[in-house]
Amino acid sequence: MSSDNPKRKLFSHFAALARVLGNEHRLELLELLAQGAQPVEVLTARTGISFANVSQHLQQLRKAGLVTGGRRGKNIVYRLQDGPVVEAVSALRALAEHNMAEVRDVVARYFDEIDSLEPVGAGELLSRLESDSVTLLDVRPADEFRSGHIPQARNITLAALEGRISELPEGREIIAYCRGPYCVLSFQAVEALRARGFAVRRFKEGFPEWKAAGYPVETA
Amino acid sequence: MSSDNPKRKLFSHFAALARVLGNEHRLELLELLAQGAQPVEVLTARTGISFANVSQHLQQLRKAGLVTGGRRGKNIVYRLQDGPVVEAVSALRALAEHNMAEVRDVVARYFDEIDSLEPVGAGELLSRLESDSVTLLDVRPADEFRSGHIPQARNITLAALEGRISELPEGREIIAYCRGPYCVLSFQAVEALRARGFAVRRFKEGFPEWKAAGYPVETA
DNA sequence: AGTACATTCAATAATTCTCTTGAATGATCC
DNA sequence: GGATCATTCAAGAGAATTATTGAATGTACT
Repeated sequence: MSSDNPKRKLFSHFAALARVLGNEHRLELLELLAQGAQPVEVLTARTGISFANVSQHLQQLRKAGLVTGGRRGKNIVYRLQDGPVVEAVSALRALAEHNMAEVRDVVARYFDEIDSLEPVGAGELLSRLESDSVTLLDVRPADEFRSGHIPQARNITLAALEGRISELPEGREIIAYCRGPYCVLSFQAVEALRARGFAVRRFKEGFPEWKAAGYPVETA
Repeated sequence: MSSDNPKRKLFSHFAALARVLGNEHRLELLELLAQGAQPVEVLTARTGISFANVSQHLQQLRKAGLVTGGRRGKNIVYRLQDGPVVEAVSALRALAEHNMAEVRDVVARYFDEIDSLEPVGAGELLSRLESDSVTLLDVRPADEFRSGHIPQARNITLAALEGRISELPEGREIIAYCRGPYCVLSFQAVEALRARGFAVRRFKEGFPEWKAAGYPVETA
């Protein structure tokens, strides 16, 4: 009834946007791009999705205005478009965690089991950094670290962690972070470091959420 | 790579949830349910979608944990499940408005044209209500008003507005609101009242957003 | 108990989405 | 200028999604 033509049109656009978010590969691509711009090649390698398929997904993301692609040398580099992309995905995640029984199950069974300690929120992390009372560990790949990270963070890839463990000061709490709240890297880092007797907690979110919330970011 | 089994599983759930949001009819049903619980019958009438189809969409929403359905007398009444449903849809809308060119077009062409005045935000509305310096008009159907509205609001349906226009005090600003930011009812009310010389503005959002933000709500 | 009513279920056709394959484009490098 | 490389395009098979129809369920009313 009431033949709301323009509202209907808007809702259909909103739905189309939700469908763009409604694919696990595209969500993963968005997560990667939220760490920093990347050429298609790297996205292919890092996700394990086939080349042409990544390209097609990127195209859908671009058509929806979520990413932009530009040529840099031989590669076409995609980056997140300005706008509340991270926020929208976070809202989706929050809804899923709250309302979907299966999601609560996976989180409880898998993640809470590895790390039962309460993770550190952004506000607390910031004040701990300001008082210099904590060592912050970024376990993402080096290029993602380079294109943006939380100030004072040290970048030690998970693969390199075993070998460089002596670089970490003892007797000081370590906080580890990663791409997002369920990035497995930081969970594994926490597990590995705890086994060596370090006091480690995870940052509750990841770099993109930190940045989207307006906290300071360092590039180098 | 990195075979993130549990993260992949979560992402696939997030994507599934996004797909549930990725249908205009379901978005519309959610908007209606955000006004208050309704039996399938009313949802059918109010959306114009066929009966069986509404039922199937509701089932998908229920399976995703976004709504619950319970029998009340002869009817089965659906209501929004607890959780950040309104917030997620709002985030989706914000993203669409910011990043999708087509959405910006529709908004500019259609909505901004009818009402070029800056709408009133929630904070301002609250303080205007507290100082009793404004008449608040709820143009939704009576049953939606009854199951929850902004305090001090008067309910005059759009259809009844012409006939009851004398009830509105003159020389006092009117603020109209509705189901959500793009609910056409409030735009039409604004248009009709302005034609009669009233000073009218719209509330920027709708009742569900007001409620979800934690502002006071009246039921009667 | 039986009828009426609101809703769901089941089956189907039409449409859309996804991935794969192989060819096409377009920039770089020698 | 030709070879090479990264990416996109185009086509097609397979799967999922959607709306419609008509039957099935289960509660309420008399």
